[in-house]
Order: sequence, then structure tokens, then C-alpha cells
Amino acid sequence: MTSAFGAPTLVWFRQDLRLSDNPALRAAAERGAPIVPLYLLDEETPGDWRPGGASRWWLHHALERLGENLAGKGLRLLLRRGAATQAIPSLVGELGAERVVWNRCYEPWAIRRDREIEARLKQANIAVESFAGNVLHEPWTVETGAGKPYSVYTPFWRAIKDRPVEAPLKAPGEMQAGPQAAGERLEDWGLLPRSPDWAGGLRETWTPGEAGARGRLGAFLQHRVDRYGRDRDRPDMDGTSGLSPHLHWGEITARQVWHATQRHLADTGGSAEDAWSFLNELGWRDFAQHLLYHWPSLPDETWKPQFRDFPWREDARAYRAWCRGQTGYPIVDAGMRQLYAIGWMHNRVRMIVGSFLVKDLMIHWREGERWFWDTLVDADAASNASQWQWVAGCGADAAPYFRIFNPVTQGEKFDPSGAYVRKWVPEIAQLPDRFLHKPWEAPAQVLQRAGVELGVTYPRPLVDHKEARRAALAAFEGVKKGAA
DNA sequence: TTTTGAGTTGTTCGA
DNA sequence: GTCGAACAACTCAAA
Repeated sequence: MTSAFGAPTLVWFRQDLRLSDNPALRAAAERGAPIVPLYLLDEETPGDWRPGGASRWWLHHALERLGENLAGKGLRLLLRRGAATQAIPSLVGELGAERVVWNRCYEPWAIRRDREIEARLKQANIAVESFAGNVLHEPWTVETGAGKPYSVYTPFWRAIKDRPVEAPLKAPGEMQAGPQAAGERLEDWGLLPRSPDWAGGLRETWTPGEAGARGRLGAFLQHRVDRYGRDRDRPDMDGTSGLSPHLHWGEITARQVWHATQRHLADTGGSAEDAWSFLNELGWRDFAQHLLYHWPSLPDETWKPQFRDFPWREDARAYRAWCRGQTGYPIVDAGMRQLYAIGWMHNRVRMIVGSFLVKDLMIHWREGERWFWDTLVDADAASNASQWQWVAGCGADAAPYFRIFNPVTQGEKFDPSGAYVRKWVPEIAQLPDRFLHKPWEAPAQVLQRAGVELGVTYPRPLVDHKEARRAALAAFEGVKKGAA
């Protein structure tokens, strides 16, 4: 089965669905041996952390694009399904491959899996090479003066911000194809939603794939990065990069984004402050990977032990109202509906809805984490877990427990004209600005003129924020005493 | 070892 | 309307 050019190399694609700046692919291409590119739908990933609905939609399209891009270089993407620890070694045998390469992932289940596969392959005398994954700096290369991992962001950032970032690699040219093996058809994986097809908003919003990622980065650098510091907090404006899902799936790398931003700054003399506040967000992304690598229980367990006894409430009705954007707090509902419609929510609003779930409703942060996992196209174990723990106040580098977002104040401050709420909560769009973020305070006449009937066309507030805040503070007080 | 300064994203209250 | 202080104490990171 081996070609005249020798035994093939298996290039295993995972969260690196791109050709450019792909160290594993690059290394395989440079060896000159024939290449078999593979994507494996891994059935060994723990059930809670298999791609959710929105992620599956993204993955489908990302694989289509990757397949086309590889075809352009003479390769055919092989699709398989199965338990990776079995499937990879057995495919290697089937192909007569003598080498397997991949780019690293940092989720605990991925690390376990990769170690096991590496051990099996090496036992069979197969060469295995792994390369840096999609981060600026790998998690173990950043440590405190005492040789320990960081658990506070600011010193972590100080430690990396001036460190050189590896220059991105070019995509390989034409490559030598390895032997054909029987693969599956993407359509048969059922990654796309049917009956109902809820992906309309996703299709209108996103362009999965390497070209889509590059396009987004280009537009961001051209139009938005120079105002990033101001606009990034405004859900009513198009002020963020929108790169998160592309970064998660590795259609673009943090290294590419880092260097492109630096180049933009050097070439255009744009605002350094704004550019650096964007680069700082890449720092946060690395920090989340760093935390997950060093504290692998982060997605499942409350990081600060004293919070394990926090009196979380079971309230299926309130949880459902939150998920569906029916809490009666317009900014919260707008965010949750945006999420459901397009698979993404503005970062500022993520904090507001998170604080509301955890502190106003006192529902466990893991419930929020789970919903986000299923509905976000950028669902990423590290970022998702660290942000939920942050907002709940129980994580590494947590928000102080008394930092409880007021959904009315936040709405008025960051969506001052109400454009965001009006877009996503159209049934109250006719309300005047001064009542838009607090419809329950509007006089009956104003409500009537706007065609709003509270409790009928739009819900009354699920809880009274002032009261809920008091209750949350009291509960946090209890956790503190419990620890003492 | 001890000390010191500091810590993403907020709110409320009272002057 | 605007401003500063209080909210709590703890732990991290570095000197």
C-alpha cells in the first residue's frame, strides 16, 4: 500500500482546521513523504464535553472548507468516526503509515487520549510528533518566579506581553497524497440540525473556514481595532473582532492574530492603546488554557473549595426562562436570544447574563456553562469554564463576591440608545428609551402606547434585583463563615 | 522568610 | 448629576 515515495505520514486534524501556520502539516510536508490528512469524530470525548449543537454546525462547515483547501493542494481529507485510542492506531496499520503528527490540545481529556495514543504507536515503532497548539505560549512555558503556574491574570500578562511570539508558518504548497482509505461522508455525521433547522441565524452571521477567519481579521484591523478600547464594551455596536469561533477551531491562530495586529500597528501608526487592549484579550485566552492545563478539574469543579457548599438553588422554571430569554430583564433577554439565534453573545452581555444566573437566580454556574457549551459556536472548554467560575466568584482570579451586575444599570450604560435590546427583544421596541431597560417602571399609559402588556406580551421580572442581590450577598456571607 | 503592593469587566450610598 | 468611599478579607507574586 505504500507508494514509491515511502510510507505515508498521517496528519491528524483536531482543533487546527487550517493549512497556514499549521506546524504539524508543515512538518509533514517538509519531510516529503506522502500525506494522509484525517479528521476523526472522536467518540471517546467525555459526554459532557463533546461538541454541542452550535459547535457541530460550525464543525460541519469548517470540515467542508478544510477538505476543499486540502484538495487544492492535492490531498483528500479522510473522515472517520470512532474511539480515537483505537481508531488512530488501527488506521495507521491500515495505511502502512510510519509517522503520525498533530498539533496539541490542552483539554485534560485530549491530553490523556493523546498520551495513550502516543504510547501505543511508539510501541508499534511508529514515529509520533506533536507540535504547539493554538496559543501564544504553551501553558507550561509560563511560570512564576517560584516555578509555579499563575493563578492571577495581571502577573501572567506581565510575564508574556513582551515575550516574542513564534512567527506564523506559511501554508505548504502542493503535497504528495498517500494511499486512499475508505472514509465516511460528512453528510452522514448529522452535524447539521434538521427538523427543525435552527441554523438560519448562524448561516447569516458566520463564515466558517480559514478564508472566513482571515476575512474577519482583515476587516477588524481595518475598521475596528483602532477604536477597540471604547467600542468593545458596546453590544449595540460592531466593535469586537468576532474571531472567537475561528480561534477555537484553529482556522486562524493566536500567533497569526498577534503578528497581524502588531504589523497593523507598526504600518498604520494606529492607536497603540487600543491595539494592546485587543492583544490583552489574546492574553486572556492563553490564561484560560493555562488554568485548564494546570487545574484540569476547572470545567467540573468549583475552584475555590469553600464555594462547594454554596446554597445553589434548583429552579428548573427560572433556568428555562433564562435560557429562552424570558427573564423580564431586557438586557438579559436580549443576550440570551442573541445567543440562541446566532450562536454567539457579546462579551459584555455574557457577564451580565452570567451574573444574573449565578447571583440573582442563585443557579449553579455549571448550568450556565452547560447551556453555553451547547449554544455557542465558540464553545471552548478553557474559556467557558474560567469565565463562568470568574463570574460566579469561585474561580482562580475571581470577581469579588460583592460584584453583582445590575441589569438595568448595565443596560443603560452599554446599550444607551437601546438598539441592542430593540433588535433582540422586538416586542418592547416601541417603549421610550427611559423605560426600555426597566419596562415594569413604565406607567400603564406608556406601556399601552407601546403595545406592551407585562406578563402577557413580555414577562414581568423573574426576580426583584434589589431583593435578589441582598439574598446573594447573604449567601456569600454564609460561605465565608462556613470556611472559617 | 517576611513584607509589600496589588488584584478585568461593579454597585450603592452619602456628601 | 457627580464624586469618592465602602464593600472584605485574602492570596498571590515578587522583592
